[in-house]
Amino acid sequence: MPNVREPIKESSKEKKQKIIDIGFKLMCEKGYHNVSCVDIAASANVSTGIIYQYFKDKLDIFIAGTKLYSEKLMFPMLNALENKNITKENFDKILRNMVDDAIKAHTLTKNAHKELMSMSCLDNEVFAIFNCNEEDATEKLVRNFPKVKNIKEKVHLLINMVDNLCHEIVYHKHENYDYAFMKEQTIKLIEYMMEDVYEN
Amino acid sequence: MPNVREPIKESSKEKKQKIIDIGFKLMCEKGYHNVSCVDIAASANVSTGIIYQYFKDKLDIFIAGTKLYSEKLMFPMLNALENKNITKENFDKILRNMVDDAIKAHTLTKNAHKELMSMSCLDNEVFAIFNCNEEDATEKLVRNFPKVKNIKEKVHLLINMVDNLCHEIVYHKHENYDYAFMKEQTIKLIEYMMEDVYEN
Amino acid sequence: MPNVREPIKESSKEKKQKIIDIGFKLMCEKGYHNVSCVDIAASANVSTGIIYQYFKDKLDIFIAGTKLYSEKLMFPMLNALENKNITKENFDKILRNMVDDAIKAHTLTKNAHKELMSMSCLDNEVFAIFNCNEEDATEKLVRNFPKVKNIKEKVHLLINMVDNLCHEIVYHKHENYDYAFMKEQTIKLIEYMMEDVYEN
Amino acid sequence: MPNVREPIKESSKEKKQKIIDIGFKLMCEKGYHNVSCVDIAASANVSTGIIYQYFKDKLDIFIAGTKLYSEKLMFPMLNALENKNITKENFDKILRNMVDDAIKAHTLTKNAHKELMSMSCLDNEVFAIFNCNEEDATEKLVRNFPKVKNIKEKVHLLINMVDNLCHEIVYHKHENYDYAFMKEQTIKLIEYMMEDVYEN
DNA sequence: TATGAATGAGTCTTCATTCAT
DNA sequence: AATGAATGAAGACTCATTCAT
Repeated sequence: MPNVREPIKESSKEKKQKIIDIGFKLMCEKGYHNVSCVDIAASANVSTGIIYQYFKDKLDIFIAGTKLYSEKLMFPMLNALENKNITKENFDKILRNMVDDAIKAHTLTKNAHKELMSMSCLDNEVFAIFNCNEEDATEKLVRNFPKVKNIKEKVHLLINMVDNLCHEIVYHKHENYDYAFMKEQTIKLIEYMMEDVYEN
Repeated sequence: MPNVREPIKESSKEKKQKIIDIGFKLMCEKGYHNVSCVDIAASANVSTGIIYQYFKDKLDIFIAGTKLYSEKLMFPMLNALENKNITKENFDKILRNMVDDAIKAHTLTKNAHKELMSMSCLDNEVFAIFNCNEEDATEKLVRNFPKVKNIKEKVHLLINMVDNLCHEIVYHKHENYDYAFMKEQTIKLIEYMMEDVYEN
Repeated sequence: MPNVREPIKESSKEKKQKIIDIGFKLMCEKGYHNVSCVDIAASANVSTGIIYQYFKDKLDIFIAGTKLYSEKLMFPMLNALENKNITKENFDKILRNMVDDAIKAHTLTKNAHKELMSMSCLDNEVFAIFNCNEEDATEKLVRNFPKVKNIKEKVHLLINMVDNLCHEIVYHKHENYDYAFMKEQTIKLIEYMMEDVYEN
Repeated sequence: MPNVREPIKESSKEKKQKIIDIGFKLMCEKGYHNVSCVDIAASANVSTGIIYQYFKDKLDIFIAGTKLYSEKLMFPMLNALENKNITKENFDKILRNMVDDAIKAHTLTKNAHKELMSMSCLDNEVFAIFNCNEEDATEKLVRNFPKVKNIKEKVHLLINMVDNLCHEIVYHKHENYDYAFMKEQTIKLIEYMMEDVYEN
């Protein structure tokens, strides 16, 4: 990546961070294609020129944001399950905590998630970061259940189910849907799927 | 919507249809932002001007395409389940057909899927059509199980789980994942969830 | 060359021609790098967009101008010598006419020549057009002297010498130089070089 | 020229020299418009800011380089002829040496030549330096033949003819041209032109 | 109804130059 | 005397949309 340099001074680092934060926020709120670099520069109170000293191009800003925020989206799952000594008795509680944390995280970064999904569909690099983070998350969770066959696949399904539930609750706004029931049902399904797992 | 009129002549109707068909196809194949109205007009063998007689703007073409095709593209499970007399005995078979159909549909229209997801994230109207179609799909399935409580939510979860499985198989390309197992596990979970359902 | 179309309507043809004429003139007067496409569009009273319908890019305009005008610069040589029945007696007169015409042409397109030289140094395509036109000119002149060995090289030297004389007279503005003498000397040298030529 | 100062410290003088040397070299190699001041500063291991303490602007660097180097680059025939005691007997040999030297110089500094020509066409100051250098070169040669009328013009023609020959050989790459012949012919013409000269 | 040429605001990006340190 | 981060005007180019015909 030529012609792109890293900020050294503290104030410059803050500037770069500001570009990521505000740029990514704008892109998520208004849509990647509806925000120009001039907009970002203006909102971040920097010159347009400086953007191209710290980022290859506009997409590079989005990718930087993605790296930061997609981890935050994945983090609740990790946080809840990782390094926990999971037993038949505490699994339900741990699982419920994880789901609640995930919902909270999705709520906080509502717009980010929409745009991230959109971009991950359109751009391979964004997609790769997503996948990579997801795999990392899976990998970490898997360590809790070392001896089980297909635990990788099960954890993946788990992540997807929780994610789906979050989307449902945070975005879909179907009227007349009983979201409490959906949450219970999801937990129930996960517990059923993991039944043969936490027993070893 | 001023200045937009409906075609009256048969040949004009065909023209409008061609714009939707070819325009939507192009947008799905190459991405909404990578197809220009001039491209669409050229591909559809019409003048660029005529587009703005039948459509408000570029997005309007995509929305028209979405209305027409998203149901078929995104909810192919409808065909498999609708109007089937589901019993304890045939449910497994019907479910497996549905899953296979869904995977097939996703595979065939991979790019369309991606773009539809992307646009539904970006544009509220597209998103609304999606939601609406999803609700319609749910509604139709629900009719098969009239007396059950929370059947709507369960069907919704079902759709999501199948959809997720399809994405997994069609896009994600995780190496070393046992997709056959994931499919079996998904079916198993659905059957477990629907257990109390097909008994009535 | 995709996305570039040829004008069909008469008024459009005029528009394209205007872009070449005015654009090339501006570039020659102010220097290629000191004229923007917006300048050209404004001066030619067209929109910036139309430029990119008829030309691949900014350089393409210059190249179009080059094709037109480098021929005009070469033309005097051709005009003077081509299809003439050259004899020992009339050679001097023909040569003098040629030189005078060449000087006149260079004077008319003074700025064009400067910029053409500059660009032909910088851009290979422009250089190629130059070379090609020069070769064409040489080829045509050569036909007047079919049987002579190395006539091609001699004609080439001839063209260079006349060209140099023109530059000297039109641009250099050396004070205290006797241009009349230089002209006479050049003619004398050419006649000496061609001595063994027009005799066959 | 406000805000431009001369370096006083030895290390500063070296810095300025380095900017000229490396900047001019880069501009000649890659083209004036394809080298940025940041490039030059980086290559010369100085800060970008310092450039504007010793030079008015970017062009000023090129001009400084031109002043220093163009004489050597463009008029290498000086070395061959200057201070030589030219006689009827040794003229041919001296001339051939000069031509060979000129060809060698052009070959070695091919890109520099192109860029210098281009810039001298674009910028009046560069052009003036060129002219001045050329006149100096002429002047020096002329001293060898003090009593002859129009010797200045003849030397000028001589320089042009050698220069042309060099361009022909170094750049043009006409296929099927007999360059050895062209060289001989050029020498022959020069000797013919100078005939009445070395006799005094 | 239909055409397709034309528009021009808007995009991303570069780089000569400045200025706080 | 020197740094190099920062500026922002300006550039080439695109494309949704309009309009004369």
